[in-house]
Amino acid sequence: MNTMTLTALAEPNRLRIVELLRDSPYPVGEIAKRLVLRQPQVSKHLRVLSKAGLVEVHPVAQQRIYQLQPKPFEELDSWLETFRRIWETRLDNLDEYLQELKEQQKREKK
Amino acid sequence: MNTMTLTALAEPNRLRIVELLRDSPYPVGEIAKRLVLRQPQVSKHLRVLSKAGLVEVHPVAQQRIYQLQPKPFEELDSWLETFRRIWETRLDNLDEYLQELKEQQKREKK
DNA sequence: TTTGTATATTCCTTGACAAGAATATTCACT
DNA sequence: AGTGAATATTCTTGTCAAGGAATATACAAA
Repeated sequence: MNTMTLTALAEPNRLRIVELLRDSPYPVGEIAKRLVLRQPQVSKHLRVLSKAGLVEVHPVAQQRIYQLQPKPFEELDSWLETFRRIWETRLDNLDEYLQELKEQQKREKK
Repeated sequence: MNTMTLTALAEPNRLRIVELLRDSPYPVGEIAKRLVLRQPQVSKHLRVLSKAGLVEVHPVAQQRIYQLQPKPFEELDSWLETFRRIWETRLDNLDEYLQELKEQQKREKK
């Protein structure tokens, strides 16, 4: 899994931005207004989100409209997939490990 | 979405720990050994993962066996779900927004 | 009860990063 | 060309978190 995606999403205000953009693309000023953030901070956060590939810019006149990009979300999704299988198949993996432990100890005593 | 989960996963070594525990529960020393990390750092990381609900401890003698917990992953999954719908339904939301922009500008000129 | 093993905690230092304030850049419009 | 609007960048400061080293705690076994 790409830690850059997670780092980008882990910051509260960036998460709010991402959740806002889930509704629609927005220009910087609009994001700042709706989330009650200062414009420079929004620009900085968008830079981080851009580098992580989570958003893309579309310049229209002086405005820069930011839009979510699916790829990182899909990657996160398929990473999660590798965990879903675990809950489904072996819910008893703790007991399994304890068994292994006991057997190891037997071997060591020999 | 809970930012604590994301913060916990965003740290590279913690992510490695989580991915190791995906295979099986392990005691602290075993985690340290397999990931070539120092024991105290592993304990600290596990504390963060515990507070986020990502792992649970099972004491066995002097050992403490750590095991993944499904809840945070499921929550992350259902959060991602809210994004999947977007890519499926409106791939053209940028154009939609541009239309809204134009209409707004018309109104302002009146 | 002492010794060894496994793990947790504390203290310290250092690096990263987020916010604030100020300034720079870009573009449209007159 | 000059002005205003939208956005980006820079600099500074404070905070937080990760690693290293040392130490504390818990338990087992002799």
